[in-house]
Amino acid sequence: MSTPTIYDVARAAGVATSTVSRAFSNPQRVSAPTRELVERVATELGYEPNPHARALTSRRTQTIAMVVSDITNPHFFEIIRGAELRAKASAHTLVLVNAEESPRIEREQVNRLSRSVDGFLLAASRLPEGDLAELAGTHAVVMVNRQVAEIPSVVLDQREGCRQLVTHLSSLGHTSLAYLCGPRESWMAGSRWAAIRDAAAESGVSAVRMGPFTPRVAHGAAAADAALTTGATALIAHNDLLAIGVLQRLAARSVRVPDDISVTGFDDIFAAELCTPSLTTLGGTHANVGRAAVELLLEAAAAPRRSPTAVQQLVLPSQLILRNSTGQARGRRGPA
Amino acid sequence: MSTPTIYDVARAAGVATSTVSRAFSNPQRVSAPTRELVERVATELGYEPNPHARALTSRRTQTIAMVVSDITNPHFFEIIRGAELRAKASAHTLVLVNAEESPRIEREQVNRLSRSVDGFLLAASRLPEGDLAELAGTHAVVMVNRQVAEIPSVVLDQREGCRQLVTHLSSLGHTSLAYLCGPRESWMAGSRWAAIRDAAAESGVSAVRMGPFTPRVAHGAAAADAALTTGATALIAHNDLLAIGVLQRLAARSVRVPDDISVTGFDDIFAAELCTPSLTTLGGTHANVGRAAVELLLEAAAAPRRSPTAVQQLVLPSQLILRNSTGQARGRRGPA
DNA sequence: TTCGGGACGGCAAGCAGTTGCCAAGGTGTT
DNA sequence: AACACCTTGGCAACTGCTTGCCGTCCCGAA
Repeated sequence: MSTPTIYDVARAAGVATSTVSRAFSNPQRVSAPTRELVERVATELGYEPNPHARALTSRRTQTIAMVVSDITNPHFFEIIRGAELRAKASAHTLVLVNAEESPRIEREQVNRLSRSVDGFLLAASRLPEGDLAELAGTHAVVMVNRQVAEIPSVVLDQREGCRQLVTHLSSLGHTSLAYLCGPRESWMAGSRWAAIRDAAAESGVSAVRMGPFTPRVAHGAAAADAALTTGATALIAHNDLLAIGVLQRLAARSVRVPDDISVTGFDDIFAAELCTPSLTTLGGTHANVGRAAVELLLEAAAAPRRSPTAVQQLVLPSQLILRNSTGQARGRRGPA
Repeated sequence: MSTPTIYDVARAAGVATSTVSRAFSNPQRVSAPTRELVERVATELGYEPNPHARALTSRRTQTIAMVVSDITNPHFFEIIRGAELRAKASAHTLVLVNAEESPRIEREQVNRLSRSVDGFLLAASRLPEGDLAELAGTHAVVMVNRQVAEIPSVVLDQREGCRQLVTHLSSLGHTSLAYLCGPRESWMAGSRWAAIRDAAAESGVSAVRMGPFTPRVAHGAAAADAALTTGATALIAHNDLLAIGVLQRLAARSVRVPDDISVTGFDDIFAAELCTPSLTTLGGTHANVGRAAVELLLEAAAAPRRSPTAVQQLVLPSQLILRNSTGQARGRRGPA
């Protein structure tokens, strides 16, 4: 009556339950004719394996959790999309959890799910490295937008991207940059600043760091005000949300962009193209980041614990998207 | 050695496993002293119940699935956020799945998960009513952005919202509206058109429906071109994405918005405020929609099947957000 | 013809909980 | 004092599937 089990299938097909089980989860262990028989009977009966019963003994759940540091950030949205698609392609289920920018919540969520998923995708994790190492010891873990020794990861190339960004600004005549820094716990924030600093030194321009700022539109005002005090002619915001907030504040203060000051962001979110002026930003194919991260995770989950294969730290190309928020430095305008 | 089970806890506490089990999942069935003893021993041992074992017999998974018709639409993002938050508050896990605008994929995904979740949130479901009724017969289901008889749902008030929208346009002197319709399978598209048609009749303005169009930015061009042939002076796009595409196309064709033509959208996505001109749109607190939907689902899942409580069809208020994409009808400009 | 070995299928013991049923003990009533 | 009844904890069957181990059977080689 209710949903059929392997027992029903086994009886109907005249084989043992173990054969039915193997036909599904280990097909090459069963001869082709038997397998086909089982499959046919199963579809006739409308049999679907019970994922919980399966997980109970096999400890494989076909589920992966994606922990996002802040689900309100549209940037992650693209990554989630890519991850969901890839997970589905491998018949895996994606569980979405929000860490709300809090290491404590992040840890809680991970603990809560630790029994029910095959592995974790940690996007922009705010967890300290010690916690991550511990977690990676017991679970398959892939970091997204953060690199940690000994843990596989996928990031967009910040070093090269920031170099391009700084070079772009420098070639427009800017000699003084300000980086409006993201949260203290953000690995990206540190990584970007280091890359910007180095690239600035290389290009012979000065760079200062302001912040940290919460990377949301609402905090752009504070960031803009702080940046204006530095006298920098080009502002590199930690992400597009912050940059958009900066643009809004600058407009409110009648500072013209890019005439008086140039502004850039990171991520190339959908809105970056639409805001006024449209935002020069360092983008990349975020959906690919999500996809690649799932692939790494599936590999890690399949491999025997701590397999000899090197830990993969994927660095996907980023791309500088030039739009209208960057221009010639003040005083370098017109046919120089 | 490995993770402790109720057996370990039971032995350490000197009680039966059933007592441990009850202490966790049915606390009032156990006397306070015993419960405290069990809890203390459990925390000492670091015991965590295994969700799969629990699900296997109890058939409760503490997990809900959210099926989204098109995960690339930022509008859903807000709903997902609200849902995730609410689910977490009740210690439930949110599984995210994408139906890719395909009824077939939607059905597949639902089937795949039917054993592993307590219920489904179907956002803008493209499934025919028959399928939905069947699904609702076996699972807890809550519709989001769609109403179906006998199934609980949460929607934003389209009827009143569309009336406000049409009134707004009519009061600006527009007498001829075009609705750029969403996908054929979209309940919202039908519902909006009906509301617009009625409101237009009431206000004595004409309204035509064009489309269907895929509600993405890229399809705005086709929609805009089609709309221009109608001579309508106000365009109501099925959602903000389409509206933004329309704006872009109109700009490319040197049609001024709102001077020559007014454009509105639905959803009030983040980008609606930032595009040029900023978009008049019918919004609402989408996060609340997600939250309310989860609440309804938790109720439905907790209630004994087909309980006598009436099926709740929640209609949350929508709100008209006036921005710069709507203005006086052509020829009605200046001090009339 | 015999024998080693691989392929295949079956047995049964888990996996980690839940829950219906029962019995013991305590309380209140008559 | 006897009896009914409620509370509490334990027993054990069950959930649905996986998997280590074993026994056949069949094939080719000696």
